[in-house]
Amino acid sequence: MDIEKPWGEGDVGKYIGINLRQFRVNKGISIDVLAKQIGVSKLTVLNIERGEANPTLSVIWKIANGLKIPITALLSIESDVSISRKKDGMKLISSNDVFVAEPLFRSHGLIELYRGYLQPRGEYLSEAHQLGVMEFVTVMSGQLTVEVDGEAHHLDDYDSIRFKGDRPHKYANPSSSLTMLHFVISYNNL
Amino acid sequence: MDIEKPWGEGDVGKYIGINLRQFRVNKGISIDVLAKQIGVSKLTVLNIERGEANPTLSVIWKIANGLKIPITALLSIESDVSISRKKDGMKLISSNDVFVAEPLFRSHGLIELYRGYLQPRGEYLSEAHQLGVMEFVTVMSGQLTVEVDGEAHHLDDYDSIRFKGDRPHKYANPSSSLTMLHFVISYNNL
DNA sequence: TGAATTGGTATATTAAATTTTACTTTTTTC
DNA sequence: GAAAAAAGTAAAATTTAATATACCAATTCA
Repeated sequence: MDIEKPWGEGDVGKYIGINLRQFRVNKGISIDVLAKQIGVSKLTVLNIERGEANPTLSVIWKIANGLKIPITALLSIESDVSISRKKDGMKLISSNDVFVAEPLFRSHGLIELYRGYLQPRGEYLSEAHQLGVMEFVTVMSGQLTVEVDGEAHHLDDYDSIRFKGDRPHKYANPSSSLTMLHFVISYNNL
Repeated sequence: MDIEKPWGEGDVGKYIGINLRQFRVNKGISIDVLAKQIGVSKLTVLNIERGEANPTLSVIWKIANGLKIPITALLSIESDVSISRKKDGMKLISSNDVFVAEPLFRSHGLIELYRGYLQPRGEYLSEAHQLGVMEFVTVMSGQLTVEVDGEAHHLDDYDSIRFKGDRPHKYANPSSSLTMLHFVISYNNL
């Protein structure tokens, strides 16, 4: 009795299954126990774990809630270890771009990391990002002024700021030396 | 004709509704158009937006897919702007802890940011975190050696590393000066 | 003002998720 | 190797998500 999979390549159903099983086995409890614990039928859990199901939001919530994990933790995939090194002797000094951001990691479209360089006295205006984006900026060295919602915030080295990225915001380097930044863009937030 | 809400306080259904409407209105398209575009009935979209629905995973996927947003972006909430400053003249030097991590931001349990200090010649062994955790470490200043899965990786300043946090890993500062680190812990990944 | 669009309501129908029960097979454990 | 627990199968019953259609009120717009 094959089941129609309404979704395309992504196969969310398959992943939620893999993830759920991983979490459950990790906790060392059986399907039956989990099912009773969270108040759904054993068969439902079984089918979900096998990727042969199309669970309702309420069921998904019950599972996430019962396992005490964020609901979103059931819906993704990811890989292993990777390193991103600062390209030594980069075109930093050569570049006449005021602002440069080089991508470090991209994690399944949910989170992105960048390394940023802002020239002395440089300014950069960022358009509003997609709705639901949260931005985390950390000053690795130098100084930074962030202007968002009409307010300016000054940061020294090792300071961090967080703000909703779905509005225009401006970065400025008020100092006379290069500012090195660290960006985290998170797409999960609303 | 009131509808039973199977979930508790969390009210995921309400949030997915708010979020969906936000995305849709933001795109400037009507319910009917969206519905046809993604291949679900108008009434379904309407009910979801009003929080009076219990959509199936396939429908949730269709919506996220149709709007070209990560499926998880439909299921959360978040707030505004906040800054975390390095406490000047901290107990860094005074502290005889080899490793100190101070929390910067916590974003709805999905992502956490830390600032870390690792003393010269210091070593710190981190237990395996919860399953599905991805860790991003950036060297803001100094040097760092990360050992994960039996392999050691050496990082200089401004280098970054990413690895699955669900296994034990060791941080070491091979240099004779303080190492300043930046941690991102992401819980969405698997 | 009048037509068209949009959000929302009402109802009946269809498709399918979830439950229940019982039974089989595999794996674990003593 | 027998007992017990866990995973998986089968089928029928129940519940409910999703669709389809028509209709209403408010808003937009030409």
